[in-house]
Amino acid sequence: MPELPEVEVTRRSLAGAIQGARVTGLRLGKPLRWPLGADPEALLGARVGEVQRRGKYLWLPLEDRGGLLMHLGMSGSLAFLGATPAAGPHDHFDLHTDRGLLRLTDPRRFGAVVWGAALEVSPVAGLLAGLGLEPFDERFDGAHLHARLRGRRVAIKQALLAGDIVVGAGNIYACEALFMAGIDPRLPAGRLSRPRADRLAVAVRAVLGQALAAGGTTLRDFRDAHGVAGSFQMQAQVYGREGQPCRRCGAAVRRIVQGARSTFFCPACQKR
DNA sequence: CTGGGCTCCTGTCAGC
DNA sequence: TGCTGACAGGAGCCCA
Repeated sequence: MPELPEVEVTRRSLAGAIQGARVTGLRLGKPLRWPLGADPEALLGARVGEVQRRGKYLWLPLEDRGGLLMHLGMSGSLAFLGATPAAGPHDHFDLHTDRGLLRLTDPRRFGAVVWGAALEVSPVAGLLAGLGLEPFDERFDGAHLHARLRGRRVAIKQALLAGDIVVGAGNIYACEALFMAGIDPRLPAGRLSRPRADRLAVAVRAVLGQALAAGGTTLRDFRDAHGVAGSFQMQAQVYGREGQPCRRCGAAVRRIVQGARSTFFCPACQKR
């Protein structure tokens, strides 16, 4: 579910509510992607700092006790709750604080909560190593994109998804950005011209910005930390619209498979 | 270094 | 109604 906009919407909705809270308890459900890597007892009493985001990861600093790196995987969401409802079958991590309960719900359990002494130290540093630029970083532009795509033979869609050039665009937004830029998702990445790289960089930013403004995309169950759903799915141009008319030209939107993921595009608007 | 395939896990939905 | 297979917002890891 969660691509950069959803993770950032989660961060924004959570940060103010939890900052300054003290950890009073911790409950682990079924195993997530990786073990926590810390003794829950050792985190009691720690004060929560300002929640940060890097790519699709969230970093919850625990002053003097390192912090927690969280990832929502494919089906995860975080809720900050005033009360303490009984844990459901998919609630696999609870961080109790004196201001409320931070709960990770994640049916597929591809998500993770990993303790680390600091962002710059293993294992957190290792997980963040190799991530591309943040899309809203001023260094991310057509020149950067073009340079990093040089020599790559994978399809441009897969190069965007890989996240080692620019982070944040997952399956929905990679499709949408390529549509906005008028680029065929099958184009070999290294063959993207410089002018088109400029357009793609702009499109990636624009799509992620629009999604952020819409509160993210709620296909099924995404909610921010206070339970609010996103609405970007209402303005998606191609994602999930196989067979329906392109909103720009009317041609039927196509669905293909790239790297075992669905890609949606308009065969008329998007060129090689 | 690059690319491709596999893997983790559960829920939902279409089709028979 | 029940079963089966495809598919779902991610990304680390291994091997060629």
